[in-house]
Amino acid sequence: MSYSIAEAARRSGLSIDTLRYYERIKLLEPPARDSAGRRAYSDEDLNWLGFLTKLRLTGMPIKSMREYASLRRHGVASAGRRKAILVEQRQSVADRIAELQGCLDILDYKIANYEQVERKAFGVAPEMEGISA
Amino acid sequence: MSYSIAEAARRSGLSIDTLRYYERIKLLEPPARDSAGRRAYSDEDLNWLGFLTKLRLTGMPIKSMREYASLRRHGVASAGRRKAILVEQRQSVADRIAELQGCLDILDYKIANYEQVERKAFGVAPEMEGISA
DNA sequence: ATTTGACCTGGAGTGCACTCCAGGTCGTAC
DNA sequence: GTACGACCTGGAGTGCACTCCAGGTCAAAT
Repeated sequence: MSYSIAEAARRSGLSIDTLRYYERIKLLEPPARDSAGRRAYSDEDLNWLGFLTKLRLTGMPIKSMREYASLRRHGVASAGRRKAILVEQRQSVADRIAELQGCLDILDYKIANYEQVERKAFGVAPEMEGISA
Repeated sequence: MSYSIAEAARRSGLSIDTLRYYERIKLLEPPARDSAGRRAYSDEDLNWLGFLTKLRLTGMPIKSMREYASLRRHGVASAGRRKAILVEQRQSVADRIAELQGCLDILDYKIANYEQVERKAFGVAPEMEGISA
């Protein structure tokens, strides 16, 4: 199967402009073209796009995605480096999750404070309170 | 206690330029000044900075932090709205954690693939594999 | 035959969150 | 008394990741 750029955008969740942009900066192999010169994305293209959008969700900068994409073009010899990039990214995602958990605790604490203020009309103004207990 | 801008930067983890920038865009009340006109941050200023940096860690855009900061200046009457902002942000953090968890699973799957490729020198090239099992 | 709509290109513009700079003022150290 | 370092101001510049635009091509629909 092959897909128009509009269809590829719909399926990947990226905008048409972003697809062309990713191609320009070599995140994406230039897809095939139809007889009229329009892009025709393959299933493989869409799989790669799917993975790219996951990497993006992890917060990986485009620079690193480009490195990964470039290694991919260099075949199996680059597998070790590619794996290393993913392992590193895995760590950074795990760290980020821990960081966000910490933020969640602080938000919960602050929200609980506001709830206390709601229950009794007096008390310490929330903006005066420290962050930690 | 009061702190020079360098000390406030050190304690908040923000740069000196960022502190002045935050003041310019009204994330921060202009701190007191010493006799020479230099900024003198109070403990309260630092507490607020601490909370701001936590909000920043959650990915809250500056626009929203400014709204929160502005509400804070409008006193206790704005507590309801402030709480709502925090509750909303709490949700977005929880969503983001879930999203990152999903990414972690995909990374683990991909990494496991690379490990399989390492164990046997042949097999499907990793770049040909789908993302999901 | 022309209108429409999806697509094409190269390049310019946007929003965000800083970050840097030039030129100037203080207070202390020598 | 001057050299130094930390600070000040207004404003310009940066890096990132898009996003938009003008002007053009092409195939199908009216």
